[in-house]
Amino acid sequence: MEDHKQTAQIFKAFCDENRVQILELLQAGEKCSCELLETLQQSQSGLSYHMKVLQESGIVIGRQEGKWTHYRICDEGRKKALKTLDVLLQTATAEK
Amino acid sequence: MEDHKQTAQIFKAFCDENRVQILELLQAGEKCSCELLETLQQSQSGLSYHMKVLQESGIVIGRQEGKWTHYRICDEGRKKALKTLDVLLQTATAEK
DNA sequence: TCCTTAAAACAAAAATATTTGATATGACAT
DNA sequence: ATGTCATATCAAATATTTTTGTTTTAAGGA
Repeated sequence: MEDHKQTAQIFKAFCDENRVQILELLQAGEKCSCELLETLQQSQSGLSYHMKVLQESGIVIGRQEGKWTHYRICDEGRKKALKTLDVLLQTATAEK
Repeated sequence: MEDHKQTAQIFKAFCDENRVQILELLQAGEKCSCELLETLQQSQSGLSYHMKVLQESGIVIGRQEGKWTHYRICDEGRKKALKTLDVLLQTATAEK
């Protein structure tokens, strides 16, 4: 049961349209908050909130550099999410 | 932007622990509501609500048979979700 | 030190999602 | 037709998430 909660937590990252958009922006590579803010119609604190959710889901990592925080998609988290979804949707009759 | 909303909708299926558990139960194959209810601690209408979310995400299909509704993981939805996640988390430097 | 900038933290408001209990619908049996 | 069973729908209550505005923290630079 605790397991289900943890699985759900991973996918919190993807169930909000703002976060989906943020992830798309991060595909190109590391970006800092200010860069993300330029593109998104989000308040500073709103963005900060979504970045926290993304980090708690294990999908994104933040790297501090002086005043800036640079965010990127975390390869471990990415692999874990894909694997978890694959396992969750596995069925007896599933096609590859 | 409409695109992001649609993507988010797919993953609504997985961001709630009850639904994760339901999906696990469906891995074994088709089940009707009453079978699911036996295992889950959910009210009848609560289960019905979650099944609706799962169907709207395209992950589950319901098949009516007399009084019963049988639910199963939909192979198309499964493939689409996996593909969508793979694409969303693709990065320049991502490992396979 | 004082000022500015980037970002996190917080609290309150607003929006959404979930749960619950009651009622409605539709299929079947009597 | 009437009654029962399985499930959907609805409205209200509750809980959780998201947004907004404000304040705090921490890093530089003047």
